Amino acid sequence: MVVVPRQTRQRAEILDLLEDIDEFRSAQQLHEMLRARGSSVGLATVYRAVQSLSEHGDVDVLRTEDGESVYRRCEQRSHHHHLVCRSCGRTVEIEAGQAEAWAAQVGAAHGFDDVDHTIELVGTCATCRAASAS
Amino acid sequence: MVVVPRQTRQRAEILDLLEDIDEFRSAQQLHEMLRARGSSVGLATVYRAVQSLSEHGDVDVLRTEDGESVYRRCEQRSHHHHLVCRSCGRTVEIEAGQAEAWAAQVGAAHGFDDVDHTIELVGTCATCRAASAS
DNA sequence: CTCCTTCCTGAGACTGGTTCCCACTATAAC
DNA sequence: GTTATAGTGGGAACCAGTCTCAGGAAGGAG
Repeated sequence: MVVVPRQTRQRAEILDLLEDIDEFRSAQQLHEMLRARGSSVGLATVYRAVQSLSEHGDVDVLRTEDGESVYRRCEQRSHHHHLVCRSCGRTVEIEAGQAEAWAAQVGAAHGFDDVDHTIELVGTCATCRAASAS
Repeated sequence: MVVVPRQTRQRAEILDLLEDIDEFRSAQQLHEMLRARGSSVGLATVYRAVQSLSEHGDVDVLRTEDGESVYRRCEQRSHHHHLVCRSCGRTVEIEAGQAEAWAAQVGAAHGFDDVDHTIELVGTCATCRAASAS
């Protein structure tokens, strides 16, 4: 009953590109990178692709501080969180079992059900720290 | 050296309104509510006010799922988090010492410094659960 | 109280990310 | 192949939020 998206050249190219990237990127950045690679894909198509991919859990979405959506193909398909370097964008996928247990417990303590959580960490990675310390 | 914003009718009215509200509201909603109250304040002014208030720590800001900023006057002026009902918007201010300790620890484990965290909880409050169960 | 500087206000123009529209094209089932 | 249908793309539309700038109000100095 799950609708499988049709396989098109455009989707393949977008997935290919995502494979090669390790940082969160916006739809517009992806669009530019595709054009730089010489493949022409419409911006609207990039938006549709990342959206459908994120719905299927194939890519993760984050909202930047200025409200832009950024996407990244993650190793873990299961639920996880991110620790992102604010300077270079390097991203570490993290388990948050402890924090999630805490969230569920706090929710229950206040009589809330079906508690969803948003947990994201932003810091400065060791490499960038060293670079800026010079 | 801290610049105190000038005291104007508009700011006073916006603060008054925020006192009467317990849920997170967008700038546009606040603007409408002000007009409904019969006071005329420009939308741009509402944006400027909530922005300056949030910078001073007088109101809290959250980003909704669709990227809208919503504001709320909070009891606690110190750092805290929120547990929001997805149905009625009722909001509980919560302490997250445990989760914050975890965040700092995870960051350190990966060599990240100055780790900021975003932690927000959304659930269904007891009242709304009861209402929808009927 | 008055003057004067400075900041605030507000209507509308503008921006930038994202979605919609719709004619055209490509996929995949038969 | 043929066909039904979903995907594509370019541009228009949308919308939250910001900027512009002329007029107005706050509040310190005198």
